[in-house]
Amino acid sequence: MTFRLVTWNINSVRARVGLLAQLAQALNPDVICLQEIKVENDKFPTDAITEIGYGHQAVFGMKAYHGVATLSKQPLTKEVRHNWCGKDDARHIAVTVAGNVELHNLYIPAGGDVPDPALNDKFAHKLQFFEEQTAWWSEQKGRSRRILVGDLNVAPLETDVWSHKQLLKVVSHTPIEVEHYARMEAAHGWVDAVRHVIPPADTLYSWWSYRARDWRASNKGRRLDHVWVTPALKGAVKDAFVYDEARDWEKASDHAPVVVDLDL
DNA sequence: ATGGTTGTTTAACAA
Repeated sequence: MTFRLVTWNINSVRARVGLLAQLAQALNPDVICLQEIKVENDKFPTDAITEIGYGHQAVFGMKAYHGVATLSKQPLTKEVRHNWCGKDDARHIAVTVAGNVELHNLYIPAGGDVPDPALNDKFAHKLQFFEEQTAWWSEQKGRSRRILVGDLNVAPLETDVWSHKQLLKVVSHTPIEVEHYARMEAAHGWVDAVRHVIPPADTLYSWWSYRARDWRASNKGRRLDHVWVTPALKGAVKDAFVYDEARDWEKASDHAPVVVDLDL
């Protein structure tokens, strides 16, 4: 069966339950992975999301910042909340979907403005997060069917940013971040499912700043949101796209949903 | 070179 997976940094789930319903209506995904839900667990809009059709919810939230949630039409099992860098800051939740596929939903630290770990604690945290993930994934054995999605806050390719040259010293596209991202990807043999479908030579973005007057006209985007699969699932990937229409919705998130269809 | 916007929570802070 075709399994449709969406990952979306929603930038506050309470501010955009209506847009979540719009997304469900337009794309009818089997599973939706949200980041930056910005709400603690007991204030999560469980009932409203159940009414939209997603009664199975794995939520890892905190007050005001970060937070991830995985929503499903079918039951989710084996929910695990992971903490990294000695913080309890709600950036990673794992579940099992479609019987035997382990799905990891991540929100990697943005990293602040100054791309120097000696001057900026947030950037140091981002690099440490990648290092801990890399070590952990290199030790994970035994399960061939895995998917990792989320706002990884790195645009790795030159075609993942509006100007490679102008963003070399901008957090999200600096060489040290791209190296950390690549090491984490290699640590578990991950395959970039979106670039498996859309050629790496094509420009592709999933985030456009709120600060542009006209985001589509200026088109100064970055591809920060990703879907990775293990090699065993590479052949199952049938389609992938960025649903940039959602960036035009009223009171939109600054991120667009990323969609991947798999034959599971 | 600078400033531009949004959400959460109430003057910043994070993105």
